[in-house]
Amino acid sequence: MCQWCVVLRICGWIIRKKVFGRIVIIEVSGDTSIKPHVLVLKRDREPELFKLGKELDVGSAICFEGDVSPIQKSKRGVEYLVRRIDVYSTPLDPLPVDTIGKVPALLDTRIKYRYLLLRNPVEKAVFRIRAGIIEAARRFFIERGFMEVHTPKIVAAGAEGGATLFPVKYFEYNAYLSQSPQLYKQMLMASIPRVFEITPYFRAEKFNTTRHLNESWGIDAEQGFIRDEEDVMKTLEELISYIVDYIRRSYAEDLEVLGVELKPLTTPFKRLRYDEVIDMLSSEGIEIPEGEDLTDAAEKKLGEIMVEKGYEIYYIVGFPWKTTGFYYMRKEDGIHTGKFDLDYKGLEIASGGQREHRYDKLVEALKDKGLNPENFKFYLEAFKYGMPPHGGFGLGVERLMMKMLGLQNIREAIIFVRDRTRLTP
RNA sequence: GCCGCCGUAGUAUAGCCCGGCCUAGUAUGCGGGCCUGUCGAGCCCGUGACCCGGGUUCAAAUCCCGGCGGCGGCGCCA
Repeated sequence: MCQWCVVLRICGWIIRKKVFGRIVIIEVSGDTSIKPHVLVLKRDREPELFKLGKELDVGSAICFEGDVSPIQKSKRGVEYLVRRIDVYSTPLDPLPVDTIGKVPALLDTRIKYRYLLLRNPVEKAVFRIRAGIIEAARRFFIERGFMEVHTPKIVAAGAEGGATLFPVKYFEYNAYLSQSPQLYKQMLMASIPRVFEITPYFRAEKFNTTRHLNESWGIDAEQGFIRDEEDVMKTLEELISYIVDYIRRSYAEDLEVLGVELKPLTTPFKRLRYDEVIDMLSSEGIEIPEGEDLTDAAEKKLGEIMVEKGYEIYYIVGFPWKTTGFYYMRKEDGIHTGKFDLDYKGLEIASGGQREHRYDKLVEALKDKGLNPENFKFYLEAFKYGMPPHGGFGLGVERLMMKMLGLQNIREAIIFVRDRTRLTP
């Protein structure tokens, strides 16, 4: 054999096997490469391995040692001359799903067996890109002087309403799973001018739609000493175009196997005023009641109009106070706020804005929203000692993925799904 | 919380509307044979399913009722 070659040891799972009389061809997938490793075992050249390979089942977990073969006939991946195969585990039953993508599986089945389907490099591509998005976001923030923080996921009552929170028992206290790091990252504005967090959101809404999860992930940021929400919007649009660029550059092969043509995004993104949006929708026959938030149908319609005009991604700014959380800063007219949404192809993927940083105004805002300031004492306290003007945003990871990759269901964007009825796997 | 659609081998589906031609078809998988470097290999043989319970009927995969499960729409989603 090729005695000067470097012997490689490669591990993974057999995803396909073909036997032809004197030759066995085995495809192994395991590491992050898109193409499988192709093991060619010949009866006349390596009789022992040939015999072993013939009996190995698809799905087995193996490692092999060998060299890249001088003969490369396979159209699927790199061929190896194999010297040794270690078999660690063979399937007890044939695999319940097809891991090479020949036979389709329904969404429910796909979710149940995702951990197996991911042996297919094509299936893996979506989640490799997900990892790439997170990686890009981290790089972006670090380059810009944001510090990564971790805020509690078990929180006390009163983070607004409570009906949409999951209750948890916390010794003798009532606690909830965090819906958003919102209040905590704001509190940090008292000492760290730029923070970000990559975090799960837990939401107890009983929805069953293609764009909602009960456990989803967000990329959250907050920055202090801003002039107004425009500073935050600038950060967000730069983040998103950075992510898109990064994925286009570093995950081109994954995009290709998914058949996705990801267009670069140019900044700044288009800004639409809320009032302007209401008028646009009205002329399309969709009436939004005075001062109400946009419905999903309205967002979708707006998305169509905007895509037609050449804007895939755009901000909606100046939401009326009536539609927003208590913590958004009110404009001088007393009606509009510094809250914005970011919509990508008709889906809200992020929202944020300038927050109210003045203690008195914040207490007033809580009362205005019918909330008891007593319940927000720990939060309000942080506004007493030199809180700078600040703002931030939360960006939904799965929603961003849906629009970047053209996924039809948000459940395709997360490996293990938590939705209305799914608690396992 | 309200509404709609769906539930057939391991997987994906046909059949259901219009009950009997269903001993439930097809693809893929799995077992075997032929072929022997395939490229979603090919050909042949075998294997395996009507979600559960009740009802209507001479006869139910098919019609009706209930349950369970899935998918989606609305509400809701700071």
